[in-house]
Amino acid sequence: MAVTREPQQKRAIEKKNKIVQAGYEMFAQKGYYNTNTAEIAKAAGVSTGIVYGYFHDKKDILIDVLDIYIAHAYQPIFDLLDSFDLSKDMASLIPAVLDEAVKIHADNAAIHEALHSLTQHKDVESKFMALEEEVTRRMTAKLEEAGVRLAHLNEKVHWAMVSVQSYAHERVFDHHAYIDYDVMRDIVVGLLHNLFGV
Amino acid sequence: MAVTREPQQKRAIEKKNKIVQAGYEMFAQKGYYNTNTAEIAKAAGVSTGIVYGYFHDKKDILIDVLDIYIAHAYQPIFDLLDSFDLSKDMASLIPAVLDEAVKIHADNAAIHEALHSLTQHKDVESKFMALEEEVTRRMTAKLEEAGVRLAHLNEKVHWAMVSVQSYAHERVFDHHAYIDYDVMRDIVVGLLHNLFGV
Amino acid sequence: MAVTREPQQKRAIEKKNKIVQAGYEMFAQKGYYNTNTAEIAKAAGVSTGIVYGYFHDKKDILIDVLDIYIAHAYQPIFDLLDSFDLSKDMASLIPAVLDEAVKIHADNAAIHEALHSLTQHKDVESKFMALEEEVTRRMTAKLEEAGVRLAHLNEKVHWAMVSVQSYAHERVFDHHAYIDYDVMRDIVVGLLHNLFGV
Amino acid sequence: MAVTREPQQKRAIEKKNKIVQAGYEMFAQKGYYNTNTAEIAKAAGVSTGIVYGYFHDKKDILIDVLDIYIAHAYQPIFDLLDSFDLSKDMASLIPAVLDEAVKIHADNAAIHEALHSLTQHKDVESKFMALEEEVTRRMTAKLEEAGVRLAHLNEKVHWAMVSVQSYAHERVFDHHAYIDYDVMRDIVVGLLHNLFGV
DNA sequence: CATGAATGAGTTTTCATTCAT
DNA sequence: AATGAATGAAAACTCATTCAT
Repeated sequence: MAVTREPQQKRAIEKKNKIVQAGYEMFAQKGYYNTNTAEIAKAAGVSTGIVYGYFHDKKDILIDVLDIYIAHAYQPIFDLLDSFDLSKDMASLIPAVLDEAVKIHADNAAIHEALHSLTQHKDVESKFMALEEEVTRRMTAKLEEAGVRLAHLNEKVHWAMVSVQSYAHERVFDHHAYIDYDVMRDIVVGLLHNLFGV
Repeated sequence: MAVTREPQQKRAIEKKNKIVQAGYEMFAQKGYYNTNTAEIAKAAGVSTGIVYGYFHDKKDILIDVLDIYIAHAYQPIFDLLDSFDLSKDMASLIPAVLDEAVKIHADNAAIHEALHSLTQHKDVESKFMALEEEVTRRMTAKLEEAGVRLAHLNEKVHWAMVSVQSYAHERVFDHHAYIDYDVMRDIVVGLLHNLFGV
Repeated sequence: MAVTREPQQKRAIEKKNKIVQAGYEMFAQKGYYNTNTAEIAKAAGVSTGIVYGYFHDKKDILIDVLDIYIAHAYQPIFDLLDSFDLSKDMASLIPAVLDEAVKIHADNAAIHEALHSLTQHKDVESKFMALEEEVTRRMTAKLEEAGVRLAHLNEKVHWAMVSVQSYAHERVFDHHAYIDYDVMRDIVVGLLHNLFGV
Repeated sequence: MAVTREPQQKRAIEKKNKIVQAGYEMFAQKGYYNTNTAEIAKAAGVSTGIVYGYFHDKKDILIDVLDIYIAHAYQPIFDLLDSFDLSKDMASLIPAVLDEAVKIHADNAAIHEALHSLTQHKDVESKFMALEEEVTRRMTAKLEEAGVRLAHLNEKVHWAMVSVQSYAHERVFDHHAYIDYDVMRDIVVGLLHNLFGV
């Protein structure tokens, strides 16, 4: 049975990263099922064999791609939350998060779709679930810290998060001719302000 | 090259329907890429060969499954809209739609995921886009017919639709321990009432 | 998951037989591990794919090859036992069996080696074990039927069987220059006659 | 091409021995074809690369394993023969050899099978052939030295050796419910005593 | 029209052997 | 000498699609 190397050396880590990066790009371009390991290897500039030195199987690459995606996609939101001074300017948090989410979504659109399409795989689904919980938890803590005392804060924050994701998704993917997306942005901001009584 | 017959005979139509139905069930269970044509044929009680008498290729089955899904999932919403007497009771429309959406989603959850995961295929994406436009268009017409005169009605209705979908999805799929989904429902209803000034 | 066809039609049975036969020949020639499924398919004049229509995996071919071998190799011994009239001429049974065993062994030498080398696989081992029991059982029954009443008949018969196998193997495989195999035959016959008091 | 060094240094010899020992154990456990060189290296506590500093290829390890096995398995028999005083007690030699063979077989059962399964390789086959000749030769010499004068002594001794091997194999590997192996031992001893007129 | 056996290119995965360090 | 990462050819197995009956 193949033993997956957990690379200690810098070179090896870099190579593993190259494979994950290549997987990231290929999955984003063509989806998980339309990408084969040979393509990933080629895109990473390595042999097919070594892929199995770093990853147990193809799904294992997916998991690492997912982790990278999560880091890419959610860290900026976490950073924004951490750095935001709610005491001064609570009202501008929501549009800031919204705009940041759109930016992130635009940068990660393809892979986002590719990964979300795999929630039938329990590994993938649970990562996304955990992530949503983390976002809600952090946001709730931030608000409570800022003195916000609202009934059902968890549910409100969670819904705000869902709204932000939905909005970003719509804005990046759908281009309905009859929609003015800047108007939609204002509508969403208005609703969320209403939600938090800002 | 196989010539796809557009079957005139009742028997043939029934057979085609059985295949689509089988595809529907298998895709819902295991996803498009993890279902093979032999399985579909077997589930439909037909030979593998005849599948290609009715469909050009595997993707072609998917398209028909998608159409069925759309009929299943959206017709009830359309019917609700058509039958609703807005002049009498505008406030109850939103919770009615919300609850109907959850019901539909619960019935079609697996296939919904399976199909949404395929929006990388242009065929699939454009069908979903068209559908959203249709919902927004009908809803907007309904509201205007009932005398609603709101700025940016299209955007508001579209966002309402997105919210309904998101809510249904959350309710059916995610089971975060820290969320009371009845509370979330009331929050969403409140926001949408606010949106339409009800 | 692939479903192994259990062929009903004559043509299919013939094809399955061709594959097993090809497996038989290839395993005999080059051993199990040095034969790949593509080679078997080619030798059988079929595609690689259809092999997996008839067999679950490569090991599954081996099992069928084993069954054929057993039929080839043991049926003549069983037939000999069944037809032999012990009441008339008990002494000649042993040399008859010995000579028959050598003939069979010569005909099946390569595959015999190839198969015996796989007794680490439980499937293979248990088939051989069962077969030995069958031989001992039949032989013992035959002797008792002929009025032989010896202490420890089972052990004696079993040992006789082992001796026959060993002798046949030596005769067919080993060609030690210092051994006169006809002399060795007489020695073995003598011992076995002694064993059964003939 | 790798140049196989014949290591002069003690350390190198020890390392080579460790590899062979690891090969011995792995082959015994899982067979030659189911053991890969990385496993052997790991079990030996060396790098995969250095294996090819000591051995030309994987088969080369097998040859050395075979030599070790032979030393383990046959030296005790040779020692027994050398030390046995035939003039005093000829009758007890046979059971002594038999019991020793069983003991050896029990200790080396797995590797014995693993190696015997490779007699398709000419290297392996010829080693086993040579070994059998050596055993027969030594035994015959011993007997002649003790004044035994029997017709066809070579064939008798060879057959005795075969019998001993078969008995040990049966006793160690096969566990037929209907066989009492102590009874079988007595039967074999009886036959061999008969063979040599003891 | 219908069957289901057959095809064969394509996919994942393994592993003996080499090579840069 | 030693390491262990890297190679890439080869193996097992899958499956959309075709075709003989």
